Amino acid sequence: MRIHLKNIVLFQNVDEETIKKIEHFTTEHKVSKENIVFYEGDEPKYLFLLVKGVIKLYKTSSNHKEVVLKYFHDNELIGEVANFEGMPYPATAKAYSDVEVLKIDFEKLKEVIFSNPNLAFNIQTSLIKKIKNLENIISTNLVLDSKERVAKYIYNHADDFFETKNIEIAEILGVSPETLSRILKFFKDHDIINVKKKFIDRDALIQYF
Amino acid sequence: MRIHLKNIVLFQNVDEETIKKIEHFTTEHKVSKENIVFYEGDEPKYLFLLVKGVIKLYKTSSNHKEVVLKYFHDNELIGEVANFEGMPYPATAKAYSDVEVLKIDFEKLKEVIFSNPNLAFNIQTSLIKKIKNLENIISTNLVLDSKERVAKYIYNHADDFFETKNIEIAEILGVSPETLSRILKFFKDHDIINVKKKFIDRDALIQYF
DNA sequence: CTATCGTGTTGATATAAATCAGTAATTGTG
DNA sequence: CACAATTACTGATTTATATCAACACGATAG
Repeated sequence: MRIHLKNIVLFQNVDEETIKKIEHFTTEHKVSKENIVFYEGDEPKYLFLLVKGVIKLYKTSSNHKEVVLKYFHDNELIGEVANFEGMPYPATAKAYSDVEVLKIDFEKLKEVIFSNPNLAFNIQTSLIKKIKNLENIISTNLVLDSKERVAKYIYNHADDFFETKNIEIAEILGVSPETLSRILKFFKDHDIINVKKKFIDRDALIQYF
Repeated sequence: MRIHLKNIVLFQNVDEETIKKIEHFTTEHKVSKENIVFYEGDEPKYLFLLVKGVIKLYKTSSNHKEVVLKYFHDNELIGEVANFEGMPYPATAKAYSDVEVLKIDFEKLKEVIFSNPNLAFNIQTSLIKKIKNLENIISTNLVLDSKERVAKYIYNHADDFFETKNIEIAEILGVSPETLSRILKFFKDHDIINVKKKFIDRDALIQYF
């Protein structure tokens, strides 16, 4: 294997021997952009660990509307609920960029987890992080309206906001590109952002959410 | 203490000695209906375990609109993210009925967790359950429209649907009572539900979500 | 027994955001 | 460079749902 598990956050502080064991039932995969990692409804067998790239997790509703649940980034664990609960994946995962993932045989990993407190601790930390993330999605999407969500997004992504395409931001925020464009016009008109000067008035933005 | 921890799901398979230790920093509280368990923004110090009753967790948005994030029921753990992450509670918890809770000193519990694999496992299970729940909220609220949400609710609560007040259902589903009333009218008109006969055509309902 | 309160219903109106449609600007490519 | 493709902008329309308002019904209290 090209990737060493010991360099991965999830396996920090886990002893060499345990890591070697895990490496035996872990495989490395590259998935190129736009390809599917797993489908909604698939039976889980592997836990996925995203090493590099971005994976988009989404559901397709009855009326064929795609709703993005989450974008995964480096070092995130994907599919642990389905695996722990033995239920089919509740959503589809697609490579949003060229991606490197580790596929870990879940049944085998499970045995190792309970004999290794450090690994159990790391998994726990990862779960907590995920809960925090989900709670954040819920409060962002249910409590804030579009303008507030945009304000919050710009505030939190001031560093790469001007480098991200509006259609991507719109998708992440779950608003239409037209609506985003109108909201951005509002912030431009109020001198809160300035695209030419790459200026963001964060103090002013914070008022909007 | 009136309640014995060993009878609580979270402490199943945990040895007597550990339980005794935990009981030393656990206190029992009754909170009557409509009283606050903790406020959004409070610094967490205790982990709450809901023994009996229903707790409503909600956020108040800038425009004073109350958004219900979740109703907690028996045996659910409340506030573990805030505690693990050392961040203020992100929402307010209010007793939705008369309630019995255990307050567990988190810092002390933390020490015990890592020396006790069974407890760590139980906590992990509880976290997974919570993730599943949150993912369900997200897919229900972001993917489904009002009629679909109502259909899903009736389908999943066929046993107590006719005994629950519409204003409560409306709050749980995050729709206005008027909208719920109109949707129910639709299902009545289509002979999918019949209030008098307490009849629910679950097969027909499933088509709507 | 009537008055009041909580709940549910129904119609009219308001509102946020999506969708549709056309055009402009920017980026990529032969 | 010139043309195509993608992305962004803007106005008009539609849609889902909330809000407002009025009223009906049943249960409980005085």
